[in-house]
Order: sequence, then C-alpha cells, then structure tokens
Amino acid sequence: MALAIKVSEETFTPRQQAVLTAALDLLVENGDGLTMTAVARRASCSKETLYKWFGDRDGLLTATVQWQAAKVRMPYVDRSHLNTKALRASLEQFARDLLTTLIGEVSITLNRTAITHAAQEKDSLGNIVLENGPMAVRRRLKPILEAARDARLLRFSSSEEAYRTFFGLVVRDVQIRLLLGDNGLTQSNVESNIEADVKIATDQFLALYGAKANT
Amino acid sequence: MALAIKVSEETFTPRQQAVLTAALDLLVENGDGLTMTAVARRASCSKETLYKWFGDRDGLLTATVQWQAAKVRMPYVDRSHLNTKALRASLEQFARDLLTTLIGEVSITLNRTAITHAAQEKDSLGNIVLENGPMAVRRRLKPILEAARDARLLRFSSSEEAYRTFFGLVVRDVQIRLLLGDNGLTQSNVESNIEADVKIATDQFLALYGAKANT
DNA sequence: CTGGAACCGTACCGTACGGTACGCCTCTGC
DNA sequence: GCAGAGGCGTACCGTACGGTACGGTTCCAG
Repeated sequence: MALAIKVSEETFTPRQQAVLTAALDLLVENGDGLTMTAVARRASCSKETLYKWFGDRDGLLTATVQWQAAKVRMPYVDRSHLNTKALRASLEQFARDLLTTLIGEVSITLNRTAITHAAQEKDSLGNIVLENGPMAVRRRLKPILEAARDARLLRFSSSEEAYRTFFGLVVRDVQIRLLLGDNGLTQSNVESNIEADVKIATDQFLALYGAKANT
Repeated sequence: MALAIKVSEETFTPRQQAVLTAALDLLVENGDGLTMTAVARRASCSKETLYKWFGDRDGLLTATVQWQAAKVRMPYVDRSHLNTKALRASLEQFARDLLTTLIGEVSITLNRTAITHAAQEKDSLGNIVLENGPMAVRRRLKPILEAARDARLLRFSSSEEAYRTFFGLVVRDVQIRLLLGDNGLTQSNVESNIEADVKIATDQFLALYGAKANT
C-alpha cells in the first residue's frame, strides 16, 4: 500500500553509478531487451558483481530507473513575492521543464520500461516514475497555485483540479504519441515548438483560472 | 513511411476471431507475457495453425491489436444544425467516449502492448493504436470544430491547436497514470468521476474557444 | 470408398537468457 | 611478503519459449 519510495539517496558508489549508466544507455538503445550479459560487458564488470550489488535483473532495473528518475528536478519558485508577472513566469518555467523532460529520450525510455513492467503486475517501476514525474510536478506546483490563490491572482475551488488542468494543457497528446513511437513527431520537431506551446498552455491556464479573467 | 493501415476489414473467420479473443484475454490477464503455447491451449487450437494463420508471434499480436483497435468507435455527430446546445452535447459525448474508452482494461492493455513494442524499434503496433486512438479522435473532432467555427460558435486560428487542447483537457494525466499502474487510480474510481470530468473539460474548452467567451 | 485438406495435440529442437560457480588478478592492511 | 576481500572473465546450468515436425482425426469432394 505504502509506496515505500526510498528517501535516502541510496548512495551508489561511483563504480555502481557507472554500471547504472551503462544499463541506462543499453535501455535507451535496445529498449527493454536489456540482458544482464550485455550490461556486464558494457560496464566491464562480471555478472556475479551485478547480482551481488543489485540482487537480480529487476533490482538492476529498479536501481537504474530510481537513480535516473531522481535526477529530474522541478524548478524552485520564489513564493514570497508573487505578482501577475512572476506567476506567469513560474508557470511558463514549469511548463517548459515538464515538456523538455518528457520529450527526452531518457524520459521516454524510463516511461516505456515502467509501463512494460506494469503490464506484468509489477508496479514498483511505475510507482517510481509516477512519483518522480507527475507527482513531483504536483507536489511542486500545488503550493504555488495555492499561494497565488491566496494572493488573489488565481481563482479555483480545487487545487487538484487546477493542477490536472495545467498538466493536460501542457502535455496534451505529446507524451502518449511519443511513447507509442509516432513517426510524425520527432523529438526535434517538438523541441522547436516548445516555447510556443509553453506560451499557449500558460495563456490558456491563466485564461481559465486567472483572477482577472476578463482582462 | 506510409502507415499502411489495413483498410479492408481483413475478414477474419469466426474461428480466427475466437483465437484472437483468446489472445486478447491472455494479453489482458498476463500482460505482454503472451506465449504461443498459452494462446493455442486457451483457444483449443494447435500452434501449427497459429503460425499458419498469423505467420509468427508478432503477426498474431498485430492481428489482435488491429482487430480490437478497430472496434473503437467515435460518436457520429450531426453537423447540419449546430447550435450552442448541440455543440456542447457533442463535445461532452466526445469527452465521455474518449475517457470511457481509455480507462478500459482493453485500451490499457493495447496501449501497454504497443508501447512495449515501440521500445523495441517496432512501431507497427504503436501506429495501429495511434491511428485508432488519438488520430481517430482528431479526424472525427476536427470537422465538428471547424463547422462550429463556421457557425460562429467557436473561435480559433488553428483547428489542430483546438483539438489538442480538447484532448489535453479531457485526458489530463489519467492515461499515463493508468498505464504506469497508479495504485491510487482504480478504474471504478475514475469511472465514477467521468461525468463530472466531462463537464469540467467541456466547460473549460468552451471558455477558451467559445465565441461568447464572456457569457 | 478414397484421397486430400484442414486442423488438433503433442513431442521435439535450438537458442537466448537469468542465475551460479569458479579460477585468476589486483589492491589493501598488517 | 602475505592473507583476504573485492572484482573480472568465462564457463556452465536450467528453463522458458519461439518455431517446426508429425501422427491422428474430422470433414468434404468426387
């Protein structure tokens, strides 16, 4: 029931991190067809060491995902002096970071791996990705939204609803299309439109929830 | 390059459809851990027959996904006499069908399977799912939106942007969370909120794109 | 009745891969 | 120098699964 996400940094040694890097590279290259032998060869270590350090294949996968996912960082926002302009800038920053992250190959690989795992009744990877992806965004964004509401810059009854609207306006169908391997949606293709999309999403969000809706 | 989605119904015989049903059931139960032996046993047929009919494991998977995905139907909407009320009803119907479909176990399974495949440089399944999911919605929704714009009910410069906004407002983070196996998001849990979410999404979309924005 | 096509069930083969065992090297503390 | 720990490389084992082969049964055409 409890997510049991590791809070301590789990402190991997540099050597272990090199192994995890190799695993991630192979994951990005070959998808979930990751073999222990391949990781051992790529990282120049023995399989025995892999099993000693990570227990089994799932442990290695979990460590890799966990270690990478934890690298995702949401922007810090100064909540002390919020005004219309600062709020807009913060929202745009959130949207930009969110989009930039989730169109990256690493994010796509991690999400695909976790989804593949979720298809086998194992939800641990999915929980890790969720916790470091959508939930991290939510944890960071909600206080901002609520602060902005207290400052009469935003108007909403449920901050949960407001967060989900923001998420939807920013992500749209981009992530699912990338996960499914949409040919017409190359990374560079999306990347070049990020700024425009960020602005559109922010404008729309402010139009819906901004206190001065009729400005 | 071309998607080469099969247009003809491919006309599977009833016996073949029974096999595909068995395959889908196993897919839903066991995830992508689908084995030819299991399908043969479940469908009471021989493996030789499976290979004869579908070529190989991928062929069976493709046939299953194709056959199921084609069953998804978007609502028909009467474009002839659009008014504010009819437009709202149409949008709500789209939102309801979209949400209902993609929280279903079949949809989740199909998407997971296609994503797992996309992680192995095979985009055929992904294309099938895309074509029968998001792209089908787009094909159906865009003409409505444009008709509504012609009738001065909606205001937008790009129908593509309007469609993507609608998609985002409706789907939000629901699909990705379900795909990742979010524990806090059971199907029934979401299902009970569909009507409320549909209304919210439609209201928001009309607030953004409705011609009478200040009503 | 007979030949053959379609298909079921099962046995079988080859391989890929997770996991283990072991020999050898290197580095460190005493 | 020496013992032991940590780790590399490789060989090995067991199994699961994709794919094939084959004997037996049913059904239909002529």
